[in-house]
Amino acid sequence: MTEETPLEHERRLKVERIRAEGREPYPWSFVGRITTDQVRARCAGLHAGEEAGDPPVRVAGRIKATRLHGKTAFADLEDREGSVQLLIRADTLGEAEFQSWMRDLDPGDIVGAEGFPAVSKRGEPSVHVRSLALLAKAIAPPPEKYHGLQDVEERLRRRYLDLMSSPETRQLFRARTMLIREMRRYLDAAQFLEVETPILLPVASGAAAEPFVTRSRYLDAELQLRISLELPLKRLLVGGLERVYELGRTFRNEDMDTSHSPEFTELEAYWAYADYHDMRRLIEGLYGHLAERVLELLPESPTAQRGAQGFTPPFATVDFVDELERRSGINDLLSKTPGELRELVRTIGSTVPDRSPPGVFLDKLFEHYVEPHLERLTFVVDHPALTTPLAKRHRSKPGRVERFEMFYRGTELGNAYTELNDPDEQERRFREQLEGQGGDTYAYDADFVRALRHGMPPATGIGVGVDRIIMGLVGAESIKDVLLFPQMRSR
RNA sequence: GGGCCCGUAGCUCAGCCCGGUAGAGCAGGCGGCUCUUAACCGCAAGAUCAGGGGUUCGAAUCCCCUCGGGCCCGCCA
Repeated sequence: MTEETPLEHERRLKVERIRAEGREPYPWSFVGRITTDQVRARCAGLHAGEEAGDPPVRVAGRIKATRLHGKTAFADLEDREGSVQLLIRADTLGEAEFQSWMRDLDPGDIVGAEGFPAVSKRGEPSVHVRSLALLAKAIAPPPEKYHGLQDVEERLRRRYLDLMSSPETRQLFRARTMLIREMRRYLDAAQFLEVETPILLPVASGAAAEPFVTRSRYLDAELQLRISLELPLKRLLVGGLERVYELGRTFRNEDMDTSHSPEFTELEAYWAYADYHDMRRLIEGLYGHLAERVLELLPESPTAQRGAQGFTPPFATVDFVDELERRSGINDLLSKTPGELRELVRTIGSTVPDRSPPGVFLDKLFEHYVEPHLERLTFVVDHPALTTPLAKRHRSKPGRVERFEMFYRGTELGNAYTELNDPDEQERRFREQLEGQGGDTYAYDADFVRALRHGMPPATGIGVGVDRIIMGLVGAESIKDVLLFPQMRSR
């Protein structure tokens, strides 16, 4: 129990007073309300000082500010659609009730009001209140009415305060939801089936990452939280579902920074009888679509304008090996031995466990020489086979796989390939991963190999970091800015 | 893990450099005002200065440690 501040004490006294007057400070409902934008619409035809007649309107929301002016008072009431002014007069409400309300009403209180649409003498759309109802008394005060909540830490830890004081924050999270809904609609329209696969697994696989570990009492066994959606979804292709996607939370037990959250939302889609060229067309269509939507959702945000531009096709394309060789000045990368690659990684000051799978060295070099330069949205294509154990070998470039990764402003947004469906090849690649012992590897999934033996149609698949897509579209600088309740150290 | 920056009243900030015992605005209290909109005017109140230790006659201020946050780097896809 936290200690009561003097301010909270005053407000508790008000609650007691309200109860003593026989009123309920936390009633059950307020029926028949319309939203503040509808009230404003009702005020549209009125001149300053004019008031509409019957029927009265009912509005409900949070009190943002009060301006007491003797026997007239004004209060700004905010709901999900905006705000409207309440015009409260002693002669309309009754002297005693007016005095009682003026004594007990505070910013932050949730109230319902009934009255007539009116425009004040100064031209402000208002509700001329004939009765007021307290719907929830606020004991603790809202953030400062003009500056809002500025402290970054408080905004993240106590998102409710950020939301109640910042229309921009509310708009941003509304936009996030609408954009994710748009992703679903786009894939649904393309005949993809949304599915749900397990979050708790005996062994998390499908990516190289440290999993969170938990325990099942019933099974008396350790379980891991998924680190990717890939392998269950491909099993569904084996089962004949042909076009599937999942949009859900994925977990990686690693550090947090401006582009990594330990739990993040991932979208993965798998498409039978199509290859990575088809997937690229699909994803470009989706991005173009999202770019249009974000402009409608956040028309006043300059960062969203920039985001929309960034996500509008056409996009740049670079070949993984060509670009790495060009940027680094290193030739014949694919003919280097693992030892030589390790030395090259050392020269750039990156410390990777010596016995990592050799693909890790190539990734490191790419991260160092190329990624920081990928400002505009860029497709990086045809990676070395060593880096990618779940993709199919390239049909014409030896030593490569059919893969593309997307980068925007220096961070990876997503990753797609023509899927490997040869069960024996898959088994071999898993084993190669196991030979590298330092660092993370793709966990061997024997049942997945067994599934492939039953025949998976040729297919393409993609995984994208949804939070990062949202960041890019709205122009957020940190992943925490697009997560309602980001992970924080407890204090 | 390393570097830099930040933490003062419920909220927004000043004071820190150059040590002298904390100052304002909002919100809240009391009083005034029948058209205000960051309403206004007057009065009074509100602070273990993130926590701990040190230096000093004296620490919000200087030094060290710890906690929390931000940014950069490293690590990690």
